[in-house]
Amino acid sequence: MRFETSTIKDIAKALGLSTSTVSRALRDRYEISEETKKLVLAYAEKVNYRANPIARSLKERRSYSIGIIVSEIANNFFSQVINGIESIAYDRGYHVIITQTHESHKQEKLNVEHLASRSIDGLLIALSSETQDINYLRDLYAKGLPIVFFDRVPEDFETHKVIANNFKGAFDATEHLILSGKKTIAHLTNSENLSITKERLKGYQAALAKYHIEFKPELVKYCQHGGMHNAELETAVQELIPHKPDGIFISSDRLTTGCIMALKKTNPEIAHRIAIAGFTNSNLVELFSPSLTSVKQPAFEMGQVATELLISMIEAKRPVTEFETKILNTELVRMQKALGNRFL
Amino acid sequence: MRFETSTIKDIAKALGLSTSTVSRALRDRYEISEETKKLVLAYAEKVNYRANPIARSLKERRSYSIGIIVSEIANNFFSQVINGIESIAYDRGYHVIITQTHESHKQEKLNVEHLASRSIDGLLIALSSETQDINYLRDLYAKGLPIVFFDRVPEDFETHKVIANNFKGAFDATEHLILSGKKTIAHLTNSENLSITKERLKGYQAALAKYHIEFKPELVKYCQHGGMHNAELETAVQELIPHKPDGIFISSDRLTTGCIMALKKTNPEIAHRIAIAGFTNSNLVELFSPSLTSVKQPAFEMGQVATELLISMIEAKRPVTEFETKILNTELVRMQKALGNRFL
DNA sequence: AAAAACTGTGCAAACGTTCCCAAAAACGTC
DNA sequence: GACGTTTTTGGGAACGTTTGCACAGTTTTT
Repeated sequence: MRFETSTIKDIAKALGLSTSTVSRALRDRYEISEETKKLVLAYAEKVNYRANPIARSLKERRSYSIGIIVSEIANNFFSQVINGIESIAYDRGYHVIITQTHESHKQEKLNVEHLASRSIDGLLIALSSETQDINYLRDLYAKGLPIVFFDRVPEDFETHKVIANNFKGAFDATEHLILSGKKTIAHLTNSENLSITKERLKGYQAALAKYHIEFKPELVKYCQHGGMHNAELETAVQELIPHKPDGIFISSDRLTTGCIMALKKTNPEIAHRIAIAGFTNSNLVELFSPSLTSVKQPAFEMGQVATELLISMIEAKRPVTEFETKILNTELVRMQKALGNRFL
Repeated sequence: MRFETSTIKDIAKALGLSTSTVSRALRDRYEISEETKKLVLAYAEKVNYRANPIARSLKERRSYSIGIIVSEIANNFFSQVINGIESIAYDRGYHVIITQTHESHKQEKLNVEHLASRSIDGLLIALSSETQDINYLRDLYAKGLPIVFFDRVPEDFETHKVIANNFKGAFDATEHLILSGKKTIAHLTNSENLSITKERLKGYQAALAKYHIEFKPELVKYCQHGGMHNAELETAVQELIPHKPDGIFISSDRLTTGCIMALKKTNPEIAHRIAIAGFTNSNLVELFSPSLTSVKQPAFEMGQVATELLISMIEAKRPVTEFETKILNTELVRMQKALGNRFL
């Protein structure tokens, strides 16, 4: 049970033309007489002709589709990035295939392979927190698959990248905690593999340094799986508590919400006495209790920029050799001492 | 700059066989000698052969792709449904193309057309809150495109549907409010067009009736755009306040969070005195203040069931004429009188 | 007035598969 | 060893496009 549409052949037959002429009229290519073009266009309109993208793809050896790899779409940061990607992609005639790693390296690799076998024209990827080995990406890239990284980018991979100003975002958040009088500021963060982890750690350290606060490694907890497992988060929080932090700077969306959740669950008595500043693009922060200061990334814009770069690579006539790393500014949204959090 | 892979032809040439033989060996079809099959398979493995899905699609006149239409992916309910869809689809060899309506009928139509022109094999759709006219879907369906509705389904459309037990979910939530002593229970809900709106209204009414509470139409507020615009929500809340509700039953994810947000913004003094029970699949409810009672839908399962039904339609030998409407149970998660909400 | 250049069109091949049909090979039977 | 039957293989068309090339018709150049 398949549904049929009219093809170029049908139009050609109906109009007594050849398929080539019809094709040319439709694509507005080459020199073709105004007259025939109008004729064809009118008839195509009438029968509601839609070019078969599959045939076109086969012929042109490209699919007009872009693969996307994120940790999970149920994460405001990533869903906003995706919205940005789509806003550009659809305009330029591409559709997108979204896949999720759930922070698993294995899944990431599987997804990339799936996408590659679907003959995508290009790939937009934010690495999973588990990922260390990206040789499989290098192989594909070497074979000619355009790749643009965003958010979580590898260090030694020559291609376009789009990231937030993680250093500054982390610095601002930490400084904010310091300026609100916090003395013992912990740092809960993602897997050490990730670029964002490193950059945000540096921003945290720089803020401490600026105010002459000693950096204590025991105040930094890493979550290898990016907080995908509750146990992971709860352990991290448990290990932090004995050091009596009065502030925590958290480095990702998932971790931020997860950490508050864990705090409330395991240490409800102090949950409201620890100030929290964290990276998150959740649009529900205003509802959270305890409330928090958040670092928002320009997610939508990040998606747009990454997509533009990717499409420029896909459509480049000659291999691209000049690459850029775009750095977008974050925004610090200070905690609101709202009614719901009087006792803070 | 395109990247090349080996094709069936290459294999045939290298092995001195015909393409038909290679194809048969690869697809394990027909009768083919064990020997040649092994030979081909081994060689294919060696050169890492991947069948070109585009060529296959062209030949078989199907794309092995499923279109999905939801309001927005940045909504836990829908992102969970999508996860459910993917879990089945990928296993069965389909990939999915996700599109968002942002509750706009125009966008919905645009998306459907886009997907249809991408020659999807089937469509999974939850209608936008604005949608009233679904004739364009009927046309496609009549032409042979399999469609399965989930969550927001039309009344008069003969096909498979998967929904939650909206009546019971609404009844339970409302009853919960009543049993916690609330007397004036308002109902904030979605556009009147939607099936879920009607069913949940009925559940709300039934619960009131059971406890002999008079149903007052002025306590019901509809949001035509499903709460996509803040103004819409704030107006609705403003109109509700004069009736002094001590409880509100809210009928969707977006509205639930939006309503709390609006309450906190415009009427902070009473925000914590109004008990809230609402449909939401947010995994962050535990963080919300004021806290609330939530009705959770089996979103993941809904995605799975819908996909199974859709694939069964796609792969059916003869046109399907027997349709089912699967109804899945919701779960009531009672408000936790947690630390963060002492003053409730 | 013939040669050259340009226009608009059609023919046919190609993209990588699948699959019908027929041919070839292998086997069994008398 | 001739014949029929079964198994295995190859040829080639088809899916719906795009596009290089050729060719006819028209216009320009010399």
